[in-house]
Amino acid sequence: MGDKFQLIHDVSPGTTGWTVKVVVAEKFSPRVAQRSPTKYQNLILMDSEGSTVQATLYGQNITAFQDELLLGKSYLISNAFVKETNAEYKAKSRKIQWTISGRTRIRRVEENNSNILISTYSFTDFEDLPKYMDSNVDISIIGMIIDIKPRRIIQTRFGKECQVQDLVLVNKRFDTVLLTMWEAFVDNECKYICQNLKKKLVLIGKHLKVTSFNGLSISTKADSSFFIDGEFELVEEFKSWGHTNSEIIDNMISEKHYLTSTPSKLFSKLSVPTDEKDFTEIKNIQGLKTVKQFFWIKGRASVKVLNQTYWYMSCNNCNKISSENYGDIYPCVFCKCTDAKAIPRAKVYMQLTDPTGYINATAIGNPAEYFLQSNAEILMNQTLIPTAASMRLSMDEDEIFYVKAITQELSPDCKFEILFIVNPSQIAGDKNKGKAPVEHIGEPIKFLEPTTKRSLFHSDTDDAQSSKKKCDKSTIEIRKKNQ
DNA sequence: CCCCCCCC
Repeated sequence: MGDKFQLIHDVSPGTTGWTVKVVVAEKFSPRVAQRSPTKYQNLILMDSEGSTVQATLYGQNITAFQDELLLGKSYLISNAFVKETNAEYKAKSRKIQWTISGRTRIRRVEENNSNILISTYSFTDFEDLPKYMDSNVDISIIGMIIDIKPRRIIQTRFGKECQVQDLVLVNKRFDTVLLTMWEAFVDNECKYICQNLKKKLVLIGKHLKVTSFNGLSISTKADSSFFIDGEFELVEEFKSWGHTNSEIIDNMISEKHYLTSTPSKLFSKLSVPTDEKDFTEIKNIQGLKTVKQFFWIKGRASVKVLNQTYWYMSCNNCNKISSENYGDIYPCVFCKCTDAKAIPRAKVYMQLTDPTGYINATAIGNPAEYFLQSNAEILMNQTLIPTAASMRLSMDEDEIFYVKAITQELSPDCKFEILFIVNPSQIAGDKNKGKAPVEHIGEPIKFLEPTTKRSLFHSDTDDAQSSKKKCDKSTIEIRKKNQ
């Protein structure tokens, strides 16, 4: 790439007669400036030496150039307006900013520079993901898409409706992780993925975050971006891996009940703090809005109100409450799934205490089942007020809780929800290892039932092989379009 | 200009 052309470093404000060959390394979604109605879109361009520059499009240029500057493609660019970046606006301490407008000369270069691009990514191993849970640390991941769940609509606490869709990714060690795609990513990436399910798709995601939702999952942010590679054209190492392990992958794709019965190791690992100061004392969060949203507590749970309902009927797609009978198929008003199934879900309202105080908290799903040492179906069929013989009502020793504080709009205090319960005996002996990954009781990843009518992938190996050969244009780039 | 957002 690039002999007779300049490099990004060669171009300063005032430089004339330059041409730089670049790859579009990142393409953010267009946004509206906060203090003015101006629309802008940022790109990160990279030259052959891996140097990058921030380029910005404004106003109508955004739509005009949307098919011109494609993620992962190479271009010769000259006559962009070059200026010092306003210190206030500079992204990741880049000093120079190019403005792309109608007078900027852009010529497409038909060469594949995706290797340069990929080499600049720093992918997070799936097993390191727990370290970043709820931290908002920016991560990149690479994995093969083995499943896509039905789209669902969610109602946020702030009265907004959003669409989300979950993907299941597998890495080269066959660990799986859930990736939740939000809003425009559902319309673009997920739609593309659904249309290309017959191909084996490798997904490369940038600017993602790790959340504690659904046990542990990855989620998109506003500026996330994806490369989706069909049939391993982009990532050579996945190609050999994919061919060697073709049968295992096909099996994971088709035999979803295998995955259900053997949840990934990833989901049984959590980074529990080992330093006492990383635990929150209950007195510091009692009866007021807390600053932090997530925290670790070492304490004990007990049921104080015996006469409560320890389960609710839920939608198997979105977990929202349902008025249907167990097992009935119905259209869910919440997620808009037309064939949702009513299934019981455990819940318990409890008190969490430590030596400094107490809070009331709810546990739903797996942590509730773990605490009560029961399961949703048993809880549903239980008619009498429970006794210590029928379920666990209090803990004999301290356990570790990962708690989420949900601030209430009207109330001055928080609602607390227990997301994970970890038994400390599982981290004993790991004290000097820093953040210790341990077994935890959280929400397992849920796969589609094997009986589902949604046969999303072809399980037939022969067919998978033939579609591999037929695939001509397999390296694609897709991006969030204008919102 | 960078954020957020999902079960009772």
